Amino acid sequence: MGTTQVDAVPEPKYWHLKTVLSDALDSEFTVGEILPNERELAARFGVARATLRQALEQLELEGRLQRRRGVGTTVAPPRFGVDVGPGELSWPGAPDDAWQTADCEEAAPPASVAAMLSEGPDAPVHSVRRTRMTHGQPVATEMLYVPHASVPGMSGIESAGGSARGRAVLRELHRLELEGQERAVELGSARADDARQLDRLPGAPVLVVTTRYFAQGVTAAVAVSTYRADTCRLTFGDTAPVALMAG
Amino acid sequence: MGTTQVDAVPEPKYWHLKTVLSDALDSEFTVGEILPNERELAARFGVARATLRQALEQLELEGRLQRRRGVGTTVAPPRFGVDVGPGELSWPGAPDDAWQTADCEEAAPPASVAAMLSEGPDAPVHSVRRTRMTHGQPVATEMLYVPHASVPGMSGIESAGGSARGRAVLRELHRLELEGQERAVELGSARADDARQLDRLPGAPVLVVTTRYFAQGVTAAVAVSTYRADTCRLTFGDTAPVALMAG
DNA sequence: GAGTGGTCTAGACCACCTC
DNA sequence: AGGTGGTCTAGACCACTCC
Repeated sequence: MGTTQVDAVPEPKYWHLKTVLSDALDSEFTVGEILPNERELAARFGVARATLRQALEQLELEGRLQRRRGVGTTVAPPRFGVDVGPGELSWPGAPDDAWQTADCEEAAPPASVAAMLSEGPDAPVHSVRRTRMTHGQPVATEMLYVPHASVPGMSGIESAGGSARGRAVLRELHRLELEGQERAVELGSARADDARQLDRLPGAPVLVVTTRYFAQGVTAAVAVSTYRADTCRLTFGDTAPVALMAG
Repeated sequence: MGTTQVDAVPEPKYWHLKTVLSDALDSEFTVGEILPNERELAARFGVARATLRQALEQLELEGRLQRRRGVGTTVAPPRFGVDVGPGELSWPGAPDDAWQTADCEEAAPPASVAAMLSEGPDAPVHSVRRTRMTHGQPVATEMLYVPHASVPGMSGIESAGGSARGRAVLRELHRLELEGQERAVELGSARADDARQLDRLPGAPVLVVTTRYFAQGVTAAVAVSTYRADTCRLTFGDTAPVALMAG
């Protein structure tokens, strides 16, 4: 028979759909433009709505689309670079950093953090919540865990709770000499509270940056930062010579 | 009426299911253990299979589970840290690095890479494909784009194609003095060819690391590395003092 | 209230792996 | 051949936003 054509492995519909949509986004749509609704798109492509959604989900994961319940699906702007910690050492909350201190409470850290702090798993630590804004949008939330041993000056302070207390913890932390830091990035999904602050639904994909700060020979603090994965590209201002950046 | 109870926003079933399963994984399963199949789990929890799958997908995204078609769903080991470029400058392919050179061809780079290379968008460059193994498993694939201008010594070489040629390109590249590098991390989904090499399905979530190498005042090379997001935690051997690491 | 995306169902068939 | 996860369908209802 004339079956010279290799059909190989049949490409899933949603995968093909994704490439078709992706090409259409490049050529026929502009940033911010609103797409037809899911029911119409599904009908237009002759697939079930669930199949279409599978394609849209992937495109959203890649930062090509933005979907908002009750509103619609829009073409996302290119991801913007968010600088995550410079090559040089610096404490969180340094005068020039991009974070706003939001709150502070005493609590036992999650087990994974406690393991890095070399204290008992249930020892309460200062837990400072911060938020990072870029272009007027929240792009990240952070929990900074500071053991009592790192900020002895805080013992006497009677906590003007909230953000003021958080700033006080940071101030005390800055008295230590920072000896080193260590950073890791992994994929996660937004917890309910993070999601609310990031203006996303629970479970939305996020990039979790864990930073460990060393001082006085021990881990003096641990920061867990949660970045929106759909809109952010994390950049590391590594070791690019200044002279080059200008040219 | 006695409606003192705030029911607030009803938690989606799959979300609740996810936390139940997550707790069960912690307490009742061991790494590598195989879970009941999806149809049985769905029946056991009284939900449709699609709903159960939504929960499993999230757990897989978080690196808690591993699913393989035709085999089953197993409890994943904790993510392992993969060191991504040290604080110090170093060319790709340095004697101690973790990559294996697989192949090399001449081709025009993707538009996003071409934009960084300050050559015409259609100028062919050396495209070296490499693979990174850890614990016997492929964890990343990489495409390294090297403009002809960066490796003038290659013009005469008549290409013993394949990996040998790739190694030759790297050797030539090392003759340049590396002046700086710049790195970015973002979320992506595996293209078909990457997926095959990473032993995943197309569309699987990956962490894309883009590294730009500067030499002689220009971008001498660009590497696009694609890491499995489910199994890897990217670590940056930043600036931790050696003395501390020993303790 | 109308329209959007988000959740959920109960089926079906397919591709892949193992025996 | 039998069992697994992956894809797909055609519906339904819900939560949210905007008018």
